[in-house]
Amino acid sequence: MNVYNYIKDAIVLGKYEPGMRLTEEHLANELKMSRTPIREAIKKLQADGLIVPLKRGVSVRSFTKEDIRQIYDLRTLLEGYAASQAAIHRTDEDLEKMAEANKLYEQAINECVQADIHSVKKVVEVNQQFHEAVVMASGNQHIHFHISKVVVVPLIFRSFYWYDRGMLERSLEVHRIILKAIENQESERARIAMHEHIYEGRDHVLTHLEDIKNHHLIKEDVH
Amino acid sequence: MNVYNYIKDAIVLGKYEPGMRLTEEHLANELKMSRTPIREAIKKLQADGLIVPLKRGVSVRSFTKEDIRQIYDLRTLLEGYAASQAAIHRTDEDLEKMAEANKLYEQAINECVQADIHSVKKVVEVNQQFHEAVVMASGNQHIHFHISKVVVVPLIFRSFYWYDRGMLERSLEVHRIILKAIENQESERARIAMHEHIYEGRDHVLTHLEDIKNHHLIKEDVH
DNA sequence: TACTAGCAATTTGTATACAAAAAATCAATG
DNA sequence: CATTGATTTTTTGTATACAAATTGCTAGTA
Repeated sequence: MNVYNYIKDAIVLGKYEPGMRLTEEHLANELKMSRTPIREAIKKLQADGLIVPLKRGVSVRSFTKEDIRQIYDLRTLLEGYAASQAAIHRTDEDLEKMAEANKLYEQAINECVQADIHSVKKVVEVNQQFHEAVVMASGNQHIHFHISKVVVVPLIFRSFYWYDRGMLERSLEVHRIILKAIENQESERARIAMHEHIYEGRDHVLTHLEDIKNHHLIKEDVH
Repeated sequence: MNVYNYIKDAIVLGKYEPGMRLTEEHLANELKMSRTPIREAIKKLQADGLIVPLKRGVSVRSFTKEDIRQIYDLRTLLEGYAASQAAIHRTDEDLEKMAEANKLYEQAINECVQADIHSVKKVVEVNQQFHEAVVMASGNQHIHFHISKVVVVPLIFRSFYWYDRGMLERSLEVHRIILKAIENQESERARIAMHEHIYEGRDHVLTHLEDIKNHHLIKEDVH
């Protein structure tokens, strides 16, 4: 599981840019292991749809604008449904977990300094924690399985480099609305709120696509 | 890909019952290969959620009634959405493919003799072809990726052993309704029709769960 | 008989070697 | 100079060997 997570994190953190060719031996040298465990991780990453086989080696998959739209449509559908089901099935324990995650989220936002990549990462992490708590509260294990695969893709774009204070506060407010709806068992309201919330995420990624591309170029210059 | 499909088919066809312990070496002997390609296939099957790791070896995952419900909820959501999107984005070529698949479906139903397992398999296969055509017409590649993982699970229950003529004809009729809605670009109607259609599939599996269990017992006696 | 220590057997994890396939290089010829 | 064919190199696919871990078994002791 270690190799898999290492490569996955490396992809999300932009160590391997899309299009870059990765061979098993290259990765084996980098991780100082033999090819066998590397192969396993690569096959799993392929099953996730994160990397694609090349004629020779593999490459981080490059997603188009249309991919982003489709993936967010899917995520909207799945997480919206999860929220509506959470409103029906949530236990007191579920509510506590969501509230706790959201409290941490508020904290992280207040401590978030845009320049400090660590504090931004913290925000991303705790945000995910809230979303995960909602999905778990839905009681549908299988939906969780699929959402977890959908969620990682947008991270590749690292749109969190362009978070601003107003946006984060608004996001926190929406979390509160979702939480309230789930607490009050207003299933349809929870669904719609989650829906909107995720579409905002999509807009953020799409509006910053150019910035993201430039950022990658700058990073390449530095190395 | 061959090893993966072999084991997957074996699971779907009930060669390995849930709970049965499978070791890499056992499978390697069965397929007359070394463990290396077997390992790969096993890891992929695990990623699909079809088999679960044991302390020693792996086992075909055993799904509970609740799992079936959850999986069908998920499939309903995804395929319903796919149908609604198909109604919006469908091209003439898409329509042709769906109509063609449905024609084959009608043929297969008419040729279907309950006792002949081959003709029943044909019905299952062509039915899948229609559903796949709808998903493709939605234009969302990513949703296709996830549906393909969801679709295989119910096959493990082999509820098609209990298909009857009335049910198949009704199913064909619903396909026609879905197709018509997509053709007329009635997005919401397509979604609802697909929704209902899949829920009927769920009912069929759930009402025959006991028969299925007995069938397995009989098969074990025979061997 | 019941319990435990230690040994044997099973099974997975990792490394490595070699075969096969695919691509790149290079040379020869028109 | 271009094109083609052969050779070399790179890279993956598969087999196998061995290490590590885990289970089960057996024998010995109380």
